[in-house]
Amino acid sequence: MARMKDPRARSLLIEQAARMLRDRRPVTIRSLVAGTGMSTMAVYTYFGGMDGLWRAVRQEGFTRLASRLDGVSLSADPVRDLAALGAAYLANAVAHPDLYRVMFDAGFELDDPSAADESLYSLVRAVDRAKTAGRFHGGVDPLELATQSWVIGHGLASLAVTGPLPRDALTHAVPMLIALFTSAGDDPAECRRSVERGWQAPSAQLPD
Amino acid sequence: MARMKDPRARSLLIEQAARMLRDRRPVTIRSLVAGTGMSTMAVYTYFGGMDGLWRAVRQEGFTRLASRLDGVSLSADPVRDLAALGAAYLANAVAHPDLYRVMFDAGFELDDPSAADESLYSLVRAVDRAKTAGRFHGGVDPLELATQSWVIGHGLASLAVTGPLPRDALTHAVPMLIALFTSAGDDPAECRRSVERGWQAPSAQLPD
DNA sequence: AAACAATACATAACATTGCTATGTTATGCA
DNA sequence: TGCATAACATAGCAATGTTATGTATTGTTT
Repeated sequence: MARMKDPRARSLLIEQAARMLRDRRPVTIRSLVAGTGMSTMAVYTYFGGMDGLWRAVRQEGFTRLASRLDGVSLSADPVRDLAALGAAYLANAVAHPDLYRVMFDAGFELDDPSAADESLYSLVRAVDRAKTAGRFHGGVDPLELATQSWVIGHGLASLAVTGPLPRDALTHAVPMLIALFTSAGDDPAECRRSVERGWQAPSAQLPD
Repeated sequence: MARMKDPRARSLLIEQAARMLRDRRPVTIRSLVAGTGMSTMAVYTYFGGMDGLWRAVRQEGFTRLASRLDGVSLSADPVRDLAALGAAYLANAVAHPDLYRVMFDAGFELDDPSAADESLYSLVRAVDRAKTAGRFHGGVDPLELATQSWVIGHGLASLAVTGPLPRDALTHAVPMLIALFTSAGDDPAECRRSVERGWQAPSAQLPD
């Protein structure tokens, strides 16, 4: 059949693009392949063009997010876990701000949505555990509350990491999540303790 | 001295750019000036280049947002007004989705930040009125709570208007604002009534 | 093993991009 | 009336993404 496309070269180009994003260098086809020894055609054989490259970079962003969330060790306190997941979400945005911007800028179709889905569903599962633990009332829809947590996380990431707000505005996450989870039925004082513990979870502060 | 720059031409170019954004046509210097009879140099005399044009478009976006918020008629119920401002914020994003994207994509420096400032401070004032009306407790920092409302609004706009969530996810605004304002001290039942009334304020649903 | 076919990859060219250099026209002030 | 200065037009440049064409390499087939 065909000579195999080297998957090494593929991810090498993606990492190169991520590195150039991080260093604020303009990502052009020619500058992208410059250090790699490949020719500009590599971008077309592996990604079909520049759009495909950005799709792959976006995919990489969601993959890193998913693995970051996967690194959050769950506890017996599901509300703490929810806050820890939120902290990990924001830590990922801080660690890869330009990648985060690409993830949500102009087009989000993914070749493999499972990474993005898995990220959301780790929140959904935590909400569900909070329900069965009696922390949230039965009327709470896990997907809805997870989505609302995501809205808070993304709003903060967008405004305070890639946007006009200063970075320490990220601490707004704590009172906002407390408000959200309290309105879902959690006891205010217990909720505050849980969220603050989750916010300081070590998995959220790793450099990458 | 100098021949006056025609301010008509300036805003004509901005409106043309906004129109091309709306129609999803790529905004290039040549296509921008195509219908106007001007030459490409007009963009350089009026805006100094493409960056300046995008800055002006962003400014236009904030101006439209400010006038939209200004159209919200205030009432005796400051919590209703906060929700109405939030609804107007989202209605503006729905009315001008591509403009909204430009407002927060890659760079936010504004020639005149007063439009953006005024938008935030209309929220701050409403929070302050809610405090003096006894709806929020005294410990609430108006700027902080206003910022948190903005985070919710922007998170929703970014995900449900220019992002992957369906547009009807905007209704998450209601429970999220209720949660936020309740945690600021408002009575839950009264808060729900106020937010739902504000959410249906007519000023939020005007086409422009 | 040899010939072949198909695909990866290199080279070069193309249209279009933002931008600049240069020339031309119009305007306000002396 | 002249003149300096700004507005505008024209043309061209380097760089961009993309495509066309040629070459080399690999897996398959007889």
